[in-house]
Amino acid sequence: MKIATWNVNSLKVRLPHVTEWLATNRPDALCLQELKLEDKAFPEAELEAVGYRSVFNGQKTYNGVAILSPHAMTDIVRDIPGFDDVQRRIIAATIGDVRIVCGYFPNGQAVGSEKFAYKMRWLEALTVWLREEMKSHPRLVLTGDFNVAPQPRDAHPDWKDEIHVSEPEREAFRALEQLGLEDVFRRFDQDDASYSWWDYRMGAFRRNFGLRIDHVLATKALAERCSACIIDKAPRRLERPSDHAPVVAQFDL
DNA sequence: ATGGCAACTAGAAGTTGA
Repeated sequence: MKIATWNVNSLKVRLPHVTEWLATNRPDALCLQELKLEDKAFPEAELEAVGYRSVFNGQKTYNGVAILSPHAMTDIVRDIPGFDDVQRRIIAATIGDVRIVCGYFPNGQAVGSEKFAYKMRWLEALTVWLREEMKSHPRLVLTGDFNVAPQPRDAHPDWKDEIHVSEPEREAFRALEQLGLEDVFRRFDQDDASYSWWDYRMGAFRRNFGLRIDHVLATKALAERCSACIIDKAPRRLERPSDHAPVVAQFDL
């Protein structure tokens, strides 16, 4: 089972990239973030045309998440249960016996800001919910744009901002790991300076000035069956790219 | 030190992202 995540930074703009990528890579699930469109504008038919069904949780202008799959998806959950939030950042679905949770984690803007406080509250609520969710789903994947670079090697050494690399954010990431979720990217040898996001400015992609903030975490039962995890930089080289690259994990079930 | 790019809404310039 191939599971991928991609922050597309506007599904409207990136739809040609997404359909092309699906046709080439044929994942069993593609989790999308930052749709930036309302549900009524979701391009269901265009994705159907390349063989993918969609479940989505969108909003105007900001946020918005979706899961695309050629398979049936059941038990759809939108938003973190019990967490009052107008921002559409979570969608979950079950494919076979694998529970997939797709998240667009808050950015946080700056350590100490109002938005940072929201980010930390959101992370706590997610962790509380997943602890329960994992009890009924031994095979669970948490994937998406975490907006956290979990370790020093996941950020370019010259990244000077605190946001995405601060200790509270990294502690929250570790709390997810302590639930029993593993960052499967690190099961394998990877290039030094492996990143999944590069700023549009300053020729950041060309200079590989980036962050690894898009992740695939899996429960032990799944992680031990993971046979590959890569960052696919090809779409970042296209005309009008998303600033994020897809991350792809293969599970041999 | 600053802003730099892109997408959004709006219909100009301001906000947000990471």
